[in-house]
Amino acid sequence: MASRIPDASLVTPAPPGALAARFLAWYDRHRRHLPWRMAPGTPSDPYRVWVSEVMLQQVRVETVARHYAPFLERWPTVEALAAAPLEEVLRGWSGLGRYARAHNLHACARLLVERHEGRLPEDEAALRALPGVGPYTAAAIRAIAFGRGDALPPVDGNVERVVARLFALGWEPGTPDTRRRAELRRFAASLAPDGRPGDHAQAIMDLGATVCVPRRPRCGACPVQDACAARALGVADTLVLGPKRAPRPKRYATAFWVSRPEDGAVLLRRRPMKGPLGGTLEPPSTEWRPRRAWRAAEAISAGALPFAADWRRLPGRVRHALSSYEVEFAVMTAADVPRALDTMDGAVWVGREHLEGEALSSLARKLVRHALAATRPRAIRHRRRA
DNA sequence: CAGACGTGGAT
DNA sequence: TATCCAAGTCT
Repeated sequence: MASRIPDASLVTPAPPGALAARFLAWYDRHRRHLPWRMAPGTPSDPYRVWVSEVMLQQVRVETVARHYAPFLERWPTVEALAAAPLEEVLRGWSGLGRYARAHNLHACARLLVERHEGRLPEDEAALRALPGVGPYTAAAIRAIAFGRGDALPPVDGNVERVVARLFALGWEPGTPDTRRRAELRRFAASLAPDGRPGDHAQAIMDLGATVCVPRRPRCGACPVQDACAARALGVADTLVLGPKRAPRPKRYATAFWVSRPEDGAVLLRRRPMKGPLGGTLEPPSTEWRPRRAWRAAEAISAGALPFAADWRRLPGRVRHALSSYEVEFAVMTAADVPRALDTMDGAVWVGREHLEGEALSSLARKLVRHALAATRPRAIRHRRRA
């Protein structure tokens, strides 16, 4: 059951209490200043912890750090977030990816105001019942925001890696991921400290992010190197840490760049709330499909194109990797834009000066950038001469 | 349980 | 350029 690799039993782990003290001492020395981290001794605001933890789900610290402060400045409280329209919140989430998290965050804020007096609950079950709050986030909020060390500690990918190496854990190929992670949680819980559960959790996560990294770990900088079974066995860099990811199949689509002659405003459309990039704005586009060659007439009949015109293809293509696909876009544009396009479903004109602040995905920003560059007068002249 | 769901930095 | 993969959750 306990899946330590062969020979791991030859290594005697240090007592958990001793390890916890060393994690904390390391954290006190190497603690990074992050926008959502209060100064030591300052009580944390559960709202700020919650927002940071949701933003950090599957996103690296540096990316979140760019978005966190503006988001918190705009919506400093649960009440402020709950009062905002979802479309507004999606603007603040633009570029962060996994847009369902923004939907859940917003729905959760409204639920907190309606049923929890605008406060995050401390209770484990109550937290888990909130949209977008799973086992990790519930445990993180309890430990970091409320200082609760009872129940299970937060276990993210960093903690899993640190624990797998510390105890030299390994599994047969084909072991279900759920079982693997259940065992990792059990080992992680065995490291629980006597106090400072929030700092303890962040210490191990920071250690995993900066020292006990996936490839070529910096074991010499590790505060528990002498207690690490994987290091003692010489397998710290070769231990199999998780299942492989499925390759992303390619998909193809065509986007339509429609610029209003009078003022240069651009036609955008909101994607369906469910599904990829849910609720974000983008230039009207076809579906993504396995083969190329979307023609204008075909796109019109598929409802992706706003109007019939003399469409021409802009040079170049836009490639973008999403969770499940790698999509390659061709971009088409028309010189003659008819008036009165309001009939198009969900379409809006957006002034160019407002594009930056809108709820665009990174993919949509790439399309916009590409179209702007390709339709600059100088660029067109250059292309014709070449 | 397996698959869906973004983005950008590191190697 | 290609591949990996990060403070996970939901269905």
